[in-house]
Amino acid sequence: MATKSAAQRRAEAKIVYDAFMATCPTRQVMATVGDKWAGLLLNAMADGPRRHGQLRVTVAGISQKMLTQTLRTLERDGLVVRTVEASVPVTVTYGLTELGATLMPILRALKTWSESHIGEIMDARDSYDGAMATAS
Amino acid sequence: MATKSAAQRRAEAKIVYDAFMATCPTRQVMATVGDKWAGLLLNAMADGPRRHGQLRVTVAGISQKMLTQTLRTLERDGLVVRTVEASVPVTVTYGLTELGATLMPILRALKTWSESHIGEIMDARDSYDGAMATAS
DNA sequence: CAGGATCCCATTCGATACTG
DNA sequence: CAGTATCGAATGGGATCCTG
Repeated sequence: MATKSAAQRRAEAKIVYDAFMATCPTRQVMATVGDKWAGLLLNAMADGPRRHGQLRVTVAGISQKMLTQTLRTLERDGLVVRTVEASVPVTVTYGLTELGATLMPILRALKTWSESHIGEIMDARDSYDGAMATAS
Repeated sequence: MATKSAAQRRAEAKIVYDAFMATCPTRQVMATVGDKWAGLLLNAMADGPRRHGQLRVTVAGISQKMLTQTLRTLERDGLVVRTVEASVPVTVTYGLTELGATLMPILRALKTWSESHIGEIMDARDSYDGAMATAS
């Protein structure tokens, strides 16, 4: 019995957490929007639909895999639409949906906040790191 | 030479990405705020300072390690203050800084958006998943 | 009670190669 | 050009034990 309690504890904790996740809209959205690349991609599409290749260039550093994967997630959540034009070769564009567009003001607000407070954050980091070094 | 290009490519890509990260305030902030637990913790402290133990209970599912680790990150970024009261046993409280407080309206906006649009997202997911299943 | 240190598993992400 | 599949490295995060 004692040998099982560890695994069980873990399983139960996960259930509690999952239940919380399921009932917490904010965490759901954060999980998508706070993703490493999602924000960048949404921002890159803010001014209109973009093509796969364009996004790859615009969002410097993203791998092809993560580009596709992130776009799929955003599409699944209804924030982005994928449009296929039957040409040769086939052309695919990604753009914001109505829902995605309503999210942009918040992202922009976050961006604005970030730009106006990044200095304070950097200072805080420096003094924090400095205090650590001095504490010896 | 050819054998080195792979590693070099990677190194260069990372440099480009790091340079971008260093110059993109939004990503810096997102990296902190979009963290798995940071948002929950900030929210838990919104109504006033809380103690370590309290936070651990309030934010269901967080491990002791991640609690401490996340608090350290938030403290380093100057969003949270750690206050030690010299009592026996020692009492430690965490609260928002002025800077942290200015971020809350945005988090609240995100929370509000999430709560009012989570239904659409869920619907989008269902229809997306449904389309996948039907596509066979 | 607060939290540092360690071990270890699960997930993430990138590089590469291949299909339509 | 757009996208899929696979493998390996890196990271995140949890359980446990231990200290002030």
